[in-house]
Amino acid sequence: MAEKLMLVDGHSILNRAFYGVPDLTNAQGTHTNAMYGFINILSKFLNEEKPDYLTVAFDLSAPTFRHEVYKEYKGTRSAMPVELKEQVPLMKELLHAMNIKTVELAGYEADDLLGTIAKRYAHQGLDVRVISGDRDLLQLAEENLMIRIPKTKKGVTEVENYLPADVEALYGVTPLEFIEMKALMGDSSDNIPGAPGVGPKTASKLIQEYKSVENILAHLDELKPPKAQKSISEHVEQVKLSLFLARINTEVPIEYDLEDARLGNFFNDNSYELFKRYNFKSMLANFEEVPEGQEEDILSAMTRVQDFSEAENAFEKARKLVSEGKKIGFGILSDDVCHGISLCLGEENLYIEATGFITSEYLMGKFADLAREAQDNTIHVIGFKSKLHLFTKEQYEGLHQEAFYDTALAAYLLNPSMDEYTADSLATAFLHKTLPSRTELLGKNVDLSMADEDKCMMVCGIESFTALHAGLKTAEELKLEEMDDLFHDVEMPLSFVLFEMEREGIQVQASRLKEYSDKLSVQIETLEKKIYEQAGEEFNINSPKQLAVILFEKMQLPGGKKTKSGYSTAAAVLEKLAGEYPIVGEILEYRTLTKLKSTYADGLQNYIANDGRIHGHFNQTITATGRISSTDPNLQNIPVRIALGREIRKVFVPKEGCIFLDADYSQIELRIMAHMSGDEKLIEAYRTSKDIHRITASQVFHVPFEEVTPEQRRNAKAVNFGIIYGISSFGLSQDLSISKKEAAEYIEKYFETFPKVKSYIDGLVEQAKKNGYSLTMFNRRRLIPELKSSNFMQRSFGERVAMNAPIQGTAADIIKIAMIRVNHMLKERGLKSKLLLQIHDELLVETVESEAEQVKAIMEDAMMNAVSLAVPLEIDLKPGKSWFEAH
DNA sequence: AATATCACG
DNA sequence: ACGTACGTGATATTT
Repeated sequence: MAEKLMLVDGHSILNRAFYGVPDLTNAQGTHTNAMYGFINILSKFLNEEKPDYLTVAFDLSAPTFRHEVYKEYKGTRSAMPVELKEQVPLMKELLHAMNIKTVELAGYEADDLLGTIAKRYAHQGLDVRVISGDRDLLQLAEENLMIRIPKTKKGVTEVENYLPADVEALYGVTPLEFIEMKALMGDSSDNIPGAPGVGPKTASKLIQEYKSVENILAHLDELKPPKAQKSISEHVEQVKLSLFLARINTEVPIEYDLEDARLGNFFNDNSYELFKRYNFKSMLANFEEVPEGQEEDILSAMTRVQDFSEAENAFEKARKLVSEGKKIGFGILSDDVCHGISLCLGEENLYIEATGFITSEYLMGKFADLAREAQDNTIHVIGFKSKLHLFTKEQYEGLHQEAFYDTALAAYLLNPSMDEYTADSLATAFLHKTLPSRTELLGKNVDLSMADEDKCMMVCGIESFTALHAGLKTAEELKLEEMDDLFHDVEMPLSFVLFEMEREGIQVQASRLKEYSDKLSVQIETLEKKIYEQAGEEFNINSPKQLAVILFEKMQLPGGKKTKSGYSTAAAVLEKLAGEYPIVGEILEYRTLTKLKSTYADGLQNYIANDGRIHGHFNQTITATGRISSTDPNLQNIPVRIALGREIRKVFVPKEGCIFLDADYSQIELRIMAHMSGDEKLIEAYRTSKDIHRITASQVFHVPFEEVTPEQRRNAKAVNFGIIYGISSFGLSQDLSISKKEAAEYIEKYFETFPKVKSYIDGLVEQAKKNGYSLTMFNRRRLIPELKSSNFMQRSFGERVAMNAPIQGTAADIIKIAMIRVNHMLKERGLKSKLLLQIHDELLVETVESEAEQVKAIMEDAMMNAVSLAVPLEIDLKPGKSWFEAH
């Protein structure tokens, strides 16, 4: 079999990737989307083709000869966006790191280089593949020289393959004649003028008849469509030039040694470094081992402690440091128990292994002792909440919480948009150091008791090292940005509150959940039958693809194409059809029921622990706005809007002797906006009324409060939400099913009524553009790089984010403060009641019945007085014997 | 692993 | 003219 050479048109693929992949940036703010897309496309072709040789060709930024000539005609191509431009040299660097041959030559375009190399080796009998983003290269096609063009159609990549026969099938001309054809019809994307008014059809016909431009010019008198005859006759010189421009130079004097292009090792130390820097995680999976020397460096920087008395010494050394206010880094390797801890004590990084007399319990006990004697902010940790369960209850209660400084939480405040706050990513972001991740060293789902000792030591040591050093860095920055208070008074204390909520869990009645599930099963089965009957066949209703075929093809219902893979069957689409077609209504109902069953009725059962309670996780470093998120399971999206779904809440019950007290803020975000905008009329309105939407309608539409119609209230409500989300007339018109114009009128009316709201949100965008980030009332920041994007969509998104983040984020700040206050007040008064859940603007407390009055007062005080605003912070507080009753 | 859908604030 | 509301997470299906 012939050897295979794969050639890639670098700029063209990079360009495709740039426009096909949404904007991505790494921790340093470098745009990486085009490189990411390029690497993905490249690996796809490599896997498919398995070539022996590979070369990527680039244009040099210096003007090429063909362009020089062209410039006289029409000026240069439109400038490349800076976000793409900056990735070009980085892409080349990355290819070199991957040992991939690149070529470029002053005075020649990538096309010419590709053409020259492709022809040369095709003629020597190699199998050649040329990968490009556009069709300029079709003229090169030969039997053993295939042009492959990846196309992203609505997110799905399809590849068009061109051998000579394919070119002929498409254009009716041979690849070489395709050049002639292009000279006639031109190509605006490639800056080839051609003869105006001559399109592909005419050009193809003419070339089929006359074979070449030369021949056509020799027979100008007899050319058939008079229009073409006229145009070509009048543009002879331009057509000749076009022919010159269209022809790829296949005889470039380039020094190219095929052996240099032989596939080398893509995955080596250099490329590892870059993949890590750019956050190309899927690429890192290709590395079997962390680069050689690095492991040794890490290991040699550490000291292993296995001896009991040495362990005692280590803790004593650490104790001395932290009691004097010196900072240390702490790392821990654990699952249910502690397998080892590391102490980064300045120069020294000790790993104390849980072995022999050094038991898990001993380590945690010693650490708890250490933490008791430590001064504030001396023990740097990473993601500490997830490790607190390793302490006994007594150890935990005895901790001096202020001793800890969680580097992950600090980093989250400095930039809440990172994908993770693990030791290795913090090292990359704050120390510019490339370190292996836990997964790279130990793999997924590893049994720690069986794991390699050195690897364990490295994982743990990297954590203590990064906790300390990245921590010092973040502390400086927090101070500089005036985020100290938010960190020390909110995020740090909150992490302990969240831990306690997780530890407490919430009781769920498994048997009732099961009954609910069975009830749903019966209804689902009935619906299934009805649907199959109307469809005339059985199919998987859960498959949007199959469903679309049934509805829009077999049954011919009207429905527009919407998604990349075809018809959308989303609820918004189906609801419009439900009135007319009973099957659609039943499908919607089926969806509702199966959702309830799989996610909630059945899904939740898997999380009920032996104590009959669900202990979910509250994540503190996920959201870009400062909210917390809930996982395993998500307890922040338990159904409530629809009656049947709300039933689920009946299975969430307080333990024996307790009731639930549930309180939620009333329209907290709008009240925040009233406060922050300082709009007197809005503040006055919110001071006088509890019904925010009605009072808004009354003001905006100039009608007395009592005479506001339901429609007016609904419209006012939609506008209120729109303001919070970063208003746009389009968005509002969608929500209200009105025209964009009407929506714009509502918005205008609103801003006329509350002029300071307008200047406030304009100011938010302006500030964010100036600073590159938005701020909440408590100085929580969100970086908004999208504001600098050259892409309209991205930039508009950035603007909406700039309006929304300060409001949503301030609400998040406030309820966090309230949570800390509730927790603190409950403890201070020696009460047994416990905060269990937070649902963004709602708190649920499991309240000992005898404490109900005190807890109610605490919740009211903690929540309403968490912060003092220009408008009152109202809450709705209700008791209940289940979450259903209390909310 | 990506996509579509839908649950919540 | 561009094409959208802001923030999440879980499930089932498809690749």
